[in-house]
Amino acid sequence: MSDATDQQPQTKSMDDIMSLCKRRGFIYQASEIYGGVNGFWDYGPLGAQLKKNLRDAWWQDIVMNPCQGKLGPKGGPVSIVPVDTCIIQNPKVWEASGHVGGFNDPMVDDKETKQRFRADHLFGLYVIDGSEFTVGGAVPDSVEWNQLALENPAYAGKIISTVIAGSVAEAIGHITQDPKQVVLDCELNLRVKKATLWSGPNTDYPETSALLFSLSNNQQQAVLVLPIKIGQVAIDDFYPPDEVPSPFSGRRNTLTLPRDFNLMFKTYLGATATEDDIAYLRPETAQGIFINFKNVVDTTRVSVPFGIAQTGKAFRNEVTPRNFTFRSREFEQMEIEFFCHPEEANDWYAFWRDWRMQWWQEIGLAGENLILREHDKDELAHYAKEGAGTSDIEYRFPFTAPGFGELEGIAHRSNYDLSAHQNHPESNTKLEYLDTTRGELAKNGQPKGERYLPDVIEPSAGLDRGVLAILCEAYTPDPERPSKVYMKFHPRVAPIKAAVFPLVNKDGMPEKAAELHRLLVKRFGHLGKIETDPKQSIGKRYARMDEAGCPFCFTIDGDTLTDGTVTVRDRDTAEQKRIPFDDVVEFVATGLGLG
RNA sequence: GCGGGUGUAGCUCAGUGGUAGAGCGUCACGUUGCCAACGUGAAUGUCGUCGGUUCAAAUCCGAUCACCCGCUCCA
Repeated sequence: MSDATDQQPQTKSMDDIMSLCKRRGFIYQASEIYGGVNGFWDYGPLGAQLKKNLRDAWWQDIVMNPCQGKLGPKGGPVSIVPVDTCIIQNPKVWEASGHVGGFNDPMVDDKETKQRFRADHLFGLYVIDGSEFTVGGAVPDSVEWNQLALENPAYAGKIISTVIAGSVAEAIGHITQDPKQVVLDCELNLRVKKATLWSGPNTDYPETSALLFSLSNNQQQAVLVLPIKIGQVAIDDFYPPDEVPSPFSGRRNTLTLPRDFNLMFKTYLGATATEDDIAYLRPETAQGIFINFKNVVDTTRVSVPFGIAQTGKAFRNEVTPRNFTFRSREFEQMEIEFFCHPEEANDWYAFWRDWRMQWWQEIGLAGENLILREHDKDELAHYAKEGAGTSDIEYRFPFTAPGFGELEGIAHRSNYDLSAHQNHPESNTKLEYLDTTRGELAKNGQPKGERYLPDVIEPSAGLDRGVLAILCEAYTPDPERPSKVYMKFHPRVAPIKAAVFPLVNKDGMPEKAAELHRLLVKRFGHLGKIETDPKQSIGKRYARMDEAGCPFCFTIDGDTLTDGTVTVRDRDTAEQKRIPFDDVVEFVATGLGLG
């Protein structure tokens, strides 16, 4: 989530939206009659159709008619093929992808300050020995070797302070910008006054980079210069617990041992359920694409650049499921892995970023609540390539306002995943692509071909988050109308496409309504529900359709039987006009954008 | 995981120890010519769950579950 750049308030109430979702059958709490289960939600009849319509729209515009015919950066058509891969895969897939090692993030709590952080984000400052430090480079004359390390051997090699950062480089950056956050020994109150990165012999290996600290010791008023090595705190260093000082207070004995938060869902293959049978529910659909890259290349007539697309469920044991369906433990993704030559990757990245933004706008998130945000450099994931970056398409949900929450991430993954699978000792499969359009020309004038691992641009969207954003965007309070609210769905995703009502349930009107209903179902039934309802007052039926977000209601009345016209009532304006009965099908087709 | 809040009919909520309630919605019948109309009637609850105190618990106490808000987290 990111901060708002403009402060337009989001006035819709999430409680009201959730209430309508329950009342009208969009979303129910999962396992509700048993008290629910944290982080899981079920879709009711309208919600299931809405979700299907959004998934179908994506499939249509990605797989069936990629980018609605928009040409790629080099002017050629965009090529995409689909796959549908398993939720359970060989556990080695998740070793290679880094999820088994990296996704199960051990967490540490500071019992005193109640702060929590990832254990692998904790970086320790170690006092090092001068002889080690001088290898390959001269130490400036001004350096007075620190008595702390040399006179107190107990400190040498130990962690004397900690900071939280994503990498050594980031930790050094934090410290040099704000040296005061470093407390070298809380009992002696040795605060750092100035910190500079010493251009030591090993700057190519940041984990052995050293910092020069100027200390301000209140008692002695002396300035010491202290060489410090910075490196990730190993899990073993947390035991005994007094080894590692808190990054917040500098005090020891306040941190818990790293605890496994187990973000992967574990299960067992087969009935014996031993440790050897452990498997995982996928935390992302992407790996199913990568491990089938060679299959797709070998068995279909695709050529780079091309994409593989897939929708499907994924599972993450989120630490804190929160915000309705926004962060669920079971969720559905819509992912593209687009493979291209490394030289073209930046162009494709920009192409997908811009087109995906346009797509969400076209589907109904057109307003200021949708933004495209480039990640800052220090946010980039481990696979994100330097210089190419990652973008989020973000929506201002009522619960994130004035900030935004991610709907889709467009990431430049370089060849991280293909390379990981190719290099895993047990895959032993060459995943390099032979591009016969590249390479030197042979004598016959044909290119000799070039072998390479394609770079990957990954537009990865959350289907459930998309549904939630559409629900929030569509929710429109209107005190003027009986329902007090209506759902302003884009007709393309609206779960109910049209409704047919006899004004009263007699005098031939229900028969005529049934006829029109049959016509509309025949023509549009594959796109969504066509509602009909002969009972209750017409106003009540309109109001119900407002809450369901049905864009068009057609009412059969006495005049229909004599002059062959019906009333069409527009959801957004509540205005009514008469059109010929025979024009209704075309009217709906136009309204749904089918021209 | 921490702190705060909430949990009673489909929805919104009242109910401070003594028979489980209201409005709206839903359903049925009648009426009804265009925005939750009108009349009559009906159904709907283990008061989130479990335990304790009490002659008696929706109400007091404890635990637990779920949701909301703020932290934290979200390769």
